[in-house]
Amino acid sequence: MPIHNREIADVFNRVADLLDIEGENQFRIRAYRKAARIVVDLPRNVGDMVREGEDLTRFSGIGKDLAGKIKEIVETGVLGQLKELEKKTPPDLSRLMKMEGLGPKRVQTLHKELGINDLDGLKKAAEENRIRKLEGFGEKTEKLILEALERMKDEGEKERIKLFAAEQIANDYVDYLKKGRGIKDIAVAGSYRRRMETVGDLDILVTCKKGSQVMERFVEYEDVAKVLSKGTTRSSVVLRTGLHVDLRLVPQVSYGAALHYFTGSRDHNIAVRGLGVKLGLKINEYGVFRGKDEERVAGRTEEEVYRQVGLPYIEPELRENRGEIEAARNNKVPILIRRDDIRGDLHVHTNETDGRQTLEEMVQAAREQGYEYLAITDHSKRVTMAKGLDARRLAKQIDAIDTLNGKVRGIRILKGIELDILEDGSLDLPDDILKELDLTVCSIHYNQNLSRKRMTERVIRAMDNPFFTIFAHPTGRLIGGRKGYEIDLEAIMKAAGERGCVLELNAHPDRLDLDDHNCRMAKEMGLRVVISTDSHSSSDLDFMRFGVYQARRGWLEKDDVLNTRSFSEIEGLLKRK
DNA sequence: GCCGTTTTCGGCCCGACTGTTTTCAGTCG
Repeated sequence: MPIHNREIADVFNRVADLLDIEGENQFRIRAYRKAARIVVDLPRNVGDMVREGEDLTRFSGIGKDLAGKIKEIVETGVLGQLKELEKKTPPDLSRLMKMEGLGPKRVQTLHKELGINDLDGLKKAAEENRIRKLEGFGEKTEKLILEALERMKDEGEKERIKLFAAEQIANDYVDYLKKGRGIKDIAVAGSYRRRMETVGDLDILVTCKKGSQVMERFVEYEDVAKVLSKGTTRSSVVLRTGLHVDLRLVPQVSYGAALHYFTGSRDHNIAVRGLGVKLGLKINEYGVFRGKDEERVAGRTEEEVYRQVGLPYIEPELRENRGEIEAARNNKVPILIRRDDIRGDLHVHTNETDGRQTLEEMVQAAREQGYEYLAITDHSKRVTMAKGLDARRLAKQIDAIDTLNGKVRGIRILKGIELDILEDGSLDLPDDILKELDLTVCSIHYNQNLSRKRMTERVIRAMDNPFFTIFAHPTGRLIGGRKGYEIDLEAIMKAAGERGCVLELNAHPDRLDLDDHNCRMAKEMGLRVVISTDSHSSSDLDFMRFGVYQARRGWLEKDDVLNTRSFSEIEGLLKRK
């Protein structure tokens, strides 16, 4: 059973939590948390890397000790150090730390003074009013804990929401704030601006004229369920949906520094500040300052901030401290793909199967997107739920597309199909109909719980078929839903490269599959990807932007993405030798 | 625990808000 990177990261995070509660050195704790993030961010499976004898200390932040611990987890499935820690400190205390208002110090006090070991113990102590008597605690804190426990029961753990949902909430809030008086600049920063597939909270940054009532207006918004804090430069609220929103107010000379600061990521900021420290600069959300008298040298724009530490501008999607700073230093920051670069969509459905619009309507919608081409890829027969096409109905659709191509101007309609990859790796329509098509989009719908080995063989076998063009939504994951099947993507990408097949980045906001790490792995392996919407209605064509965001997070440039090419180029590229 | 064009030891990002406090610790981002 292979160990996932996420599991190794979980072990490190648990170690960090317990060390934190024990009052260990903060920097040692930070090292564990940093290592956890590095492991999660690696495009490859760490277990495979360990088995191949790769030196993990080449990643900055992983030293000899942590590399050894990773090896131990990979080889034994556990970490002895964590077992030891759990003997001294009840492991459930780390759950207490996740609660609002409780950090390591308070959890330690609750444990030492009141013998609290878990959430039940905490609840009991709070209800019996024993917590308010502790030094550093009070009535309000006790009440806060009970409220937090109550919320936990209702909602479970705080969930991140999909970018698509966050976008709507953010747009409405920003529009509302803009209608207030005196706002100059306004931007939503944080993971939202870095276009992460999910967003934990919203950070809104504003500059405004004197006497603006922006803070009042912010907390008076109709969707606010609770005001967590309200100050002159910062306020926090919880919306009725449970989403946290922060508003920060900074002077205009600080706008760029603040935007940089609040966009993060935290690791990226720490790295940039580290560069600043070496140059004798102090960087905070108000600007960049030099020397003892703290002379302001930058702050109005993000470009200024980067320039002060000797770097070119770095796009928000890259700011994860995954090598972008080193790349920037060497003038090798990728020129990221943009939405305008996309010239066609290669995966859409019509009402012949489970789409909502007709062929003609989808073509018209694609023209309105400004596309040069559109591939119609309805489901194949195995997907009975979607009224999948058999050879006869597909032949009819091919004729319809040929006819339509003769009539419409300014766009080429490609003939395709979304083929089901059967459990034995065969495709569910015969070659003599597939040869009539411009491309096939192949994907897995059934038997998703095969072993990693069998699933990988299934797909590679399917790719052996010369009519296999694109492997769609390659992991099958649904964000916030299904985890995705077990599959060795590295082997799949290698096989795809050898056979001239392409992988899809599915732009649907529930999928975004390939994810950012996968995209980067594809790029490093020299494999091109297509970004497609898998549209089931004409309005879904707008999902393309989410695919582009994810591609940008995966460092993809225009040339890495096939459907940035013109129709004549793509025609040749799709055909396998 | 990690790291090194000042360094193999001594640093490691920085500020706002709250609650419990008479000057600050803890938490958060």
